Amino acid sequence: MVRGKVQMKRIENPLHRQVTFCKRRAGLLKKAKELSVLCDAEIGLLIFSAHGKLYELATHGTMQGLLERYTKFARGAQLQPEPPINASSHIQDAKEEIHVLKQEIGTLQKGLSYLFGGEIGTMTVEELQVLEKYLEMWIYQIRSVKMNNMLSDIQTLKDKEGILKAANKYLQDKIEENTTGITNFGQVALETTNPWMVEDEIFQF
Amino acid sequence: MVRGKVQMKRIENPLHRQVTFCKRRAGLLKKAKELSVLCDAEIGLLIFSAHGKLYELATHGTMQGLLERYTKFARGAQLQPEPPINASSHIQDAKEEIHVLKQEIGTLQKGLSYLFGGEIGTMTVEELQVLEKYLEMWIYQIRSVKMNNMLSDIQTLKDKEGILKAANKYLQDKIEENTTGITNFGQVALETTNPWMVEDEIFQF
DNA sequence: AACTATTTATAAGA
DNA sequence: TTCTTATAAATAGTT
Repeated sequence: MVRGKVQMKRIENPLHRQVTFCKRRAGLLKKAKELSVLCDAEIGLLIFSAHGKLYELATHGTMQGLLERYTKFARGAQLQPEPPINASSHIQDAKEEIHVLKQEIGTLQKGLSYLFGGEIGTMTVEELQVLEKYLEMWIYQIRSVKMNNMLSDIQTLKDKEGILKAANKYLQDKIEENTTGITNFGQVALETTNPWMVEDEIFQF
Repeated sequence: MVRGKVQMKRIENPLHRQVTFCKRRAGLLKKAKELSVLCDAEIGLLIFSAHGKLYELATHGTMQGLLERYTKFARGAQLQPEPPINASSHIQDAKEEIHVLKQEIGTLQKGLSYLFGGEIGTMTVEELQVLEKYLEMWIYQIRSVKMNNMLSDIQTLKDKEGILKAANKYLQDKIEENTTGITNFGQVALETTNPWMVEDEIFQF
């Protein structure tokens, strides 16, 4: 339970720090998403843990797109980005966009009904074109998530390997100390659970 | 006071939305700083309001430095076609409608992805692989149908062309018969509506 | 902006 | 890691 106000300084106990990091990170990401949804804001959030692991969130498009928007914004910080030349053309653009969006909705609805058993053959070439575009976007998103997951898996495995190698070396040295000139017990298996590892910090695999 | 759980959807009342945005933005920035201090994490936070105003936080250095760290970290990200947006802020109604339509598109997209078994963010690499395969198969089908439709369209147009040319020839001959040696009225245009054509058959163009 | 009734987040314990 | 629970913190609606 919470016992009094939390001091606003680094948590010294590594276990507590790690647990708090997990919980508050989750909370922060949740709050960011909520703000984005409730208030229609575009939000990007980057969190590097003390160990260098990255957690990220980009609410409207990709982080890439958000950063582009940011750099554009930062570049033109001095300039007022509002050139209100022709209001009617803006209205025209908006109407145009509404029209396009309505068409896309129709297409998506057709695509959806197809998935539920409808007929794709009744769609026009133009509708199929739009649907194809959406599918390509989805595939792109999937590939992106997949790539991130794979990179994260790889990093985790590399971390494990490094830690286990270090543990292994330490144990070998210990054995050599204790059995100088007598015998060699060989390498300790990587899978060995080792109390040595948890003295200082938490590694959860 | 808070009366019941808040619905996680865009706040429709613009005044409420604005107030909530201010409050929650402050809360989010505070939480981000706290996480950074308590757990020794480096955090970058970008918030674009619906009107395009930027609020930012970078805990350890500058946002610029953080973004460099991010881009180094995130190798493997590619470009995504950004949907064209941004009408002028003067046209509130149009913007509202666009917003609604976009939400609808989002819902449809979600509906489609649910059909494949849920949120991609929570899926394993293997599951994503399977989903990607399915989408590729679907795209393949769509392209195939699209191609057939296009070929069929082309054939129809060619048929039309052939019929019109024949009609044209027939009419020219007729004219020549009736005006032998006098004059040449030239070719009948392809677009000419011609009662002759519907005597025998229906052509709908 | 200030005030509260509530909800939400979360620290510590299990 | 996950659940529980006591308590702190955030915040929606009002003034």
